[in-house]
Amino acid sequence: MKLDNTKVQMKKGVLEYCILTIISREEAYASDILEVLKKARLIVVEGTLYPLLTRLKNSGLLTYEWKESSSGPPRKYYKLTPKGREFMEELGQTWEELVYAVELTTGETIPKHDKTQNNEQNS
Amino acid sequence: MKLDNTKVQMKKGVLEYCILTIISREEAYASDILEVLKKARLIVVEGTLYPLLTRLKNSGLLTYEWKESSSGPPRKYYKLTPKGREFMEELGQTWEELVYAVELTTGETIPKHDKTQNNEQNS
DNA sequence: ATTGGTAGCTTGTTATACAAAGTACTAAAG
DNA sequence: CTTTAGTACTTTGTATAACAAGCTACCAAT
Repeated sequence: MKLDNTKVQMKKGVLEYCILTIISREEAYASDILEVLKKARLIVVEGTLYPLLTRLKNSGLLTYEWKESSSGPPRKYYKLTPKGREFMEELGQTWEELVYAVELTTGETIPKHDKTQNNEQNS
Repeated sequence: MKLDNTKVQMKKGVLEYCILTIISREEAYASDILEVLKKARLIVVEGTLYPLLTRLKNSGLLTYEWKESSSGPPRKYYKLTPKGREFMEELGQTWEELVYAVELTTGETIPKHDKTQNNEQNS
């Protein structure tokens, strides 16, 4: 039971949600998505992302179209289907419920990260 | 790709953290833990909990001792080892980072449910 | 034609939540 | 004493998904 492993486990299921929201804002191809996730410190590797995109596409949540690139091979640009948008919203709710459940269970120990924007932070 | 399944995936890794925090407050046996999780709407079944407790014990994060019950067979009461407490804190940080990462990725859509500091568990 | 970089894909491994069935102990009823 | 019901704990098999590592394919410049 390694900490790294638990971290991996925690990510499961969350990735789908994140990726759907990324694509929902603007059509994107794999490297775009990896970049956004990396900025958010949600490290993901190609071997994880590509199968996930294929699963989402096969479930009818995404479509893609090939687009030329000015420098390199063509890219698959994904976008959400209506069903995908609906599912994304359901996942959002599931995620909220999970966060809430963990807060309840652990005793509301989740202090917001020390980002400066939140104002109603006591404790 | 079913929603139920994704929910299951999201739970992975989080359970360990929740269970450690439950035990950290007060030694507990399986049914105690199930009750707390159920109140928080984190449904878990025995077949999940028992192996998890055993894993945590084998990793040196928990110890247990048998205690008689006034009505039924004896119970294994678990409590945290120092190592377990340390690991719990690490998991707490991992969880925070994950919540933060999802907020960043999805565009800060997570409304806090309860901002006041008192967390009475709705029974 | 060769090289280097980008983009996408595949295979095998591992971990874990779950369903379902099984074991063991206690107390109360027949 | 045996049976029954209830509680506590355990085990087995299945499915899923993230990962590491390697692969193929396309494009442009040498």
